[in-house]
Amino acid sequence: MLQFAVLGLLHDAPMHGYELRKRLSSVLGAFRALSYGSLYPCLRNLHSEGSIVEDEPAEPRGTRAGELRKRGRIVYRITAEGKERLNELLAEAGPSSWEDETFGVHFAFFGQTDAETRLRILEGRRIRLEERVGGLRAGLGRTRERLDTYTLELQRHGLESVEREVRWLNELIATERATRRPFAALSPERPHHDTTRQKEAPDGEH
Amino acid sequence: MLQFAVLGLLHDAPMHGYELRKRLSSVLGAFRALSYGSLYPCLRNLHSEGSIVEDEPAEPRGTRAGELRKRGRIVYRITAEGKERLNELLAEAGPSSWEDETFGVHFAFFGQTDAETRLRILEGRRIRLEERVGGLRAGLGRTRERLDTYTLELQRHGLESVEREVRWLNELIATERATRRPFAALSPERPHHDTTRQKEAPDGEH
DNA sequence: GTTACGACCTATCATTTCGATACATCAGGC
DNA sequence: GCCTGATGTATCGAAATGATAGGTCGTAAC
Repeated sequence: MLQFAVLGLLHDAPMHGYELRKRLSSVLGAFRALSYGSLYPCLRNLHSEGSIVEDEPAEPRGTRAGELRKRGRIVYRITAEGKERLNELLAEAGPSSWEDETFGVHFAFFGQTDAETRLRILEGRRIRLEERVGGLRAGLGRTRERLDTYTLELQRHGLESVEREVRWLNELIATERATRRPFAALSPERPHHDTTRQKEAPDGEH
Repeated sequence: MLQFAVLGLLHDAPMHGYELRKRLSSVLGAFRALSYGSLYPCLRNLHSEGSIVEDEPAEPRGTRAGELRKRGRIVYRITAEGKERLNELLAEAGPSSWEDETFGVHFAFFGQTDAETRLRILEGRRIRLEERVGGLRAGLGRTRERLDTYTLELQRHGLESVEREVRWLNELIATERATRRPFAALSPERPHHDTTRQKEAPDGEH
């Protein structure tokens, strides 16, 4: 869901549409596109349902006197209702959360969720991908001789990509479990995968 | 383009919609979805523009006498116009050919193109991805400290995926160049592009 | 100074695509 | 006999896309 991403970004700082787009396509990288044709309608919806409001930043540096700007940047800020809505979206870790498009967004805002949800999503995603690996491997075995080189190479590469992502998920899950363990004096430093999680110490609000 | 994929598959053998979908999502694996909502309209378009025709397979085994089937499978076959159209699509290796969605389809049907086109598409794709790598790396360097662990990890993983695909492309390009070399007594027979299109083993089963 | 240019930023719209669903046939299990 | 799941064709509302238009601002060339 796109609302999710917008609320998640707006939770960190007020922003206008153009910047939202830049951040999002930077954060999600190759995962997701996000065109203006979906962003601005989404902002309109969120605004009309009260999850975000416009945010007039005093005198934004350069506005002469009472000079009213005709159509400048429109900075949005998240409201209390918006935070509530965001928490709903963060909490729901249904089967749709581990689909290709959705997972990236969920993951990008893992810092705002609790460890239970994180683990549930990571494991759901892993299962999803392992199913896919199974399907691909079966298909490869079945049709190996009947396909030309390029099709075969495409399938091989696709399979390898998915397997790699499974391995990535496994590392993440291991880390997640390790940092959740209450006992274990095993963590003065682990060579493995850093995990300097300052970020989650205070929480307090979010 | 979806027409491309349909024509490409139909060029190998006549098929009905359901099978087209299965093949395509098997061939393109995780790359592309292809829902019925786009497949059937596409078949209709191709049919009405004369690129494909229905293919009545005699008495398809199980039809009692004159028993007219209400709505069975509809097998399509590519026509001469369709092959022409397919060749146009195969030849055009414009900047759109190395976009994420399109590249997979093009690659899957590399066997039906010439070596020049293959190389042009592969190299275009590589350039495209290298640009992306540059952008991601720049973004990572710029924001390394300001991001939380998960966002960082997401970007890192995304970058690694793209870099891996660039390496894959490099191998393919190298192979392609090596097999294209005109000297080199390594080609008593050309493995290249066959064209014995007998539509081997006339279906038999679906 | 003023003009031009490129960046920043909001916005819309026709076309395409998805996801879900309806409906129908058929094979096999129990 | 009945039920379930695979096979198949087809459509529809709801979304997203890609292209594009248009407005503002800083700045550098002339």
